[in-house]
Amino acid sequence: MTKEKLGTWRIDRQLVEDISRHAAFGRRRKFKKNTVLYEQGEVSTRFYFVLKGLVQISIFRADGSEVVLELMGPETVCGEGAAFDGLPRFSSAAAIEDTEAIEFDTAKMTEIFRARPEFAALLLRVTSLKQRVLAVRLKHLASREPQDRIMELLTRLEDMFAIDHPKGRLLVTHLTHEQIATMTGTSRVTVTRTLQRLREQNRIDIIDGHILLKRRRDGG
Amino acid sequence: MTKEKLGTWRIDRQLVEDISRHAAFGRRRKFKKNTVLYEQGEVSTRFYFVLKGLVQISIFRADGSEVVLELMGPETVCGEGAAFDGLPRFSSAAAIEDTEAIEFDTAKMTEIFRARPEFAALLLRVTSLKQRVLAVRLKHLASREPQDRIMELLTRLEDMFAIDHPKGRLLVTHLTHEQIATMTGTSRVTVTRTLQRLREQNRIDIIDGHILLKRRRDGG
DNA sequence: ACCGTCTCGTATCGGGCGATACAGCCCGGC
DNA sequence: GCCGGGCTGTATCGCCCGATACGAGACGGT
Repeated sequence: MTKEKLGTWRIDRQLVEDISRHAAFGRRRKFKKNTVLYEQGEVSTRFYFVLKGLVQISIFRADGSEVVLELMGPETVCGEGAAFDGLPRFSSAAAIEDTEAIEFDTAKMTEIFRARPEFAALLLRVTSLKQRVLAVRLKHLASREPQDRIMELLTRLEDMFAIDHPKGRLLVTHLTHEQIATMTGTSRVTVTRTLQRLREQNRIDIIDGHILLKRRRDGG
Repeated sequence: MTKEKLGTWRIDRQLVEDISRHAAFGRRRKFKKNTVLYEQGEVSTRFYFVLKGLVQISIFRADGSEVVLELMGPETVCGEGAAFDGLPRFSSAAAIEDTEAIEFDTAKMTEIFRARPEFAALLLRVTSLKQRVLAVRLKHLASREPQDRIMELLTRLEDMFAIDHPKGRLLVTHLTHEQIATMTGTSRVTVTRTLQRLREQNRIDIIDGHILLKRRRDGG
């Protein structure tokens, strides 16, 4: 099984092609591992279309603790939220692998939209998809049950990164219990406990360190 | 003190004017109290700019429980998330007061954007603001502490709806403990307990049923 | 005045999560 | 082989939240 690191986000192929077609409106940039694309609190009109590498999006809470929102792999857009509303960044983005991205600037967007109105519609689709994922995450984080919180992450990863397997769907992405904990707002120990419980309930299985979501009998 | 019901969302005056200026691209509609604007799961390309009344946005979980996302009062936009990405609605919207709104349809948006590119930039600002609020809520819901969850709601309401008061900022919006509970993913009893605790900590006060956020000494 | 409804305050109890600690395991380095 | 670090599996304990129940107070209808 590959040790390649993967993100927690993917958009459909058509959308990727459509965005790539407008790459000329931005400029290509490289970010070395452990450098910052943007930082929570700063004001900026730039956003990014990741081509290679891996970018961790996180929010730091007042007490300094970190909530990891996403790991953005190739062919994903990030930073557009704060770039368009003009307010300080609500999240930070750091390259956790050597990364290449196209950097867009919203400053001249109205002009671009006049020439290429379909680019505006495209960006609206991207922000709407993000809004959707945030809303769905919120739905599950509203629950205090660790099982809800963790299963939401797993099913989302299933939608984006799972491959078929005789017994269900195998998550290609590998996350440590620690990472799952910071993404679901629980403790590392609880993640371990909850995954154990899910195994006992026969809902998941662990194969070579990867999580297998078992086929449910109730359709789907 | 007025008993008028208010929402949990507001956008700045300039943005409201800019949207109003494009009202001709939509059509005016009325919704009686307790009717539905749209429902979770349906596919639709319509979104709304509320003029009068109050619309409750909620997500229903698999077990039937309801998470209230927002109460959208006049001069707010709702439904644009699912209207632009074309996927089934992730939330439901119901008028909880007699409501008037302008209904837009995304189907012909690319054409409109060609003629009025600034309208596209406007909508991107609106969706980005929503993304921001969702992300901030997520940051706080990631915590399991009821106090974090509830204070996030209160400070957000402060930003949008508070009036100055000698001792701090008074929230004009009145929410029952039950409503706060469904918006923060806690129980009604815990909301009561937590608000009590916040009073003991001298961070809030209750004046005629309205919450007063006391001025903090640590600046700000 | 009487009642029903809604809301808020508060009590009891059980359960499960977080904090903490420690052991076993894998793997890479030398 | 030996060591060390990162990850996972468990154990113990304290605490606090959710479920549940009940009472007090406000308000409106008749």
